[in-house]
Amino acid sequence: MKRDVFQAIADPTRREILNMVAYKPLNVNSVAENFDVSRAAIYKHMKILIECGLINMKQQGRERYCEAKLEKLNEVSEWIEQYRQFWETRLDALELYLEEIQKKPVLQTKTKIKKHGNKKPTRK
Amino acid sequence: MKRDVFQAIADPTRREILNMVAYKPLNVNSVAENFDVSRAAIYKHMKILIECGLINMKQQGRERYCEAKLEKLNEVSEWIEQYRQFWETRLDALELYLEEIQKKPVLQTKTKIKKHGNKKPTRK
DNA sequence: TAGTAATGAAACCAAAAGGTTTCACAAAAA
DNA sequence: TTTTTGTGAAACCTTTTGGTTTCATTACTA
Repeated sequence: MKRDVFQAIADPTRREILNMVAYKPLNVNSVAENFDVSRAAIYKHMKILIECGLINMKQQGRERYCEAKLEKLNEVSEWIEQYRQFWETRLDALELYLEEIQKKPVLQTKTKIKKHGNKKPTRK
Repeated sequence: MKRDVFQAIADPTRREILNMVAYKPLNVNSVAENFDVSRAAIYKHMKILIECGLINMKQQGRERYCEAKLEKLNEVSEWIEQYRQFWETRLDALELYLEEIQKKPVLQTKTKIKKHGNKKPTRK
């Protein structure tokens, strides 16, 4: 089954594992020791992280060291960034609007803050 | 139950819903029309998005319009950004580190990563 | 060589997730 | 008023998820 990064980082345990191996490669047992659940459970999480490319493993004797491949997070990062202008321009618009009604007297008709100015490619 | 943003965006349908209402607020039925699954299923997704603060709803007559609150994505964005330096500057260092710990016991305080010849670990 | 440690995988289980159909109800339309 | 529309929620179902215990295998160690 094809894993995807969004789903992989949805689980708090997996984010914690990622955080651990981000700083230093660790073998499976060392990772598992830091959690309350069984080694097998942690191993399954690690396998999911491997399947979606967020970590990889290197055999060393009988141990397997895991290192983070954090650049995979770019997929998520880019997905979010496509919306950054949305919420930032929208906030700006709101700020402008607030400034505006502060300058003017009370009697004001409802001005619509119609943002979405930056026409992005439409879906589908 | 407290939803979290990571889990909310893990589902492709929910990401798609988010994308739709990012451009224009839509009522529940309008959103649901764009999917193959039932309105009830879509409504459940929307409820999850509401619970974690990614959209909100405004009643208007018998309809409910949803608008995206994309700034919530900052939580995810910030989580990722804390690792950006890791993958942008530390890629080679990790390789070297692995070679290093091959020669030493695991439980070592942070040793400096020194360069040495490019000998590959022998694997099976 | 015998014993132990590290790992991968299987069998199994409970709960969560994602879906469906159905029903109730208020608002809008006829 | 009667009918239709938009919505929320309940009951129910199947698959996925996250967990367990157990077992086999292989590499170290005594």
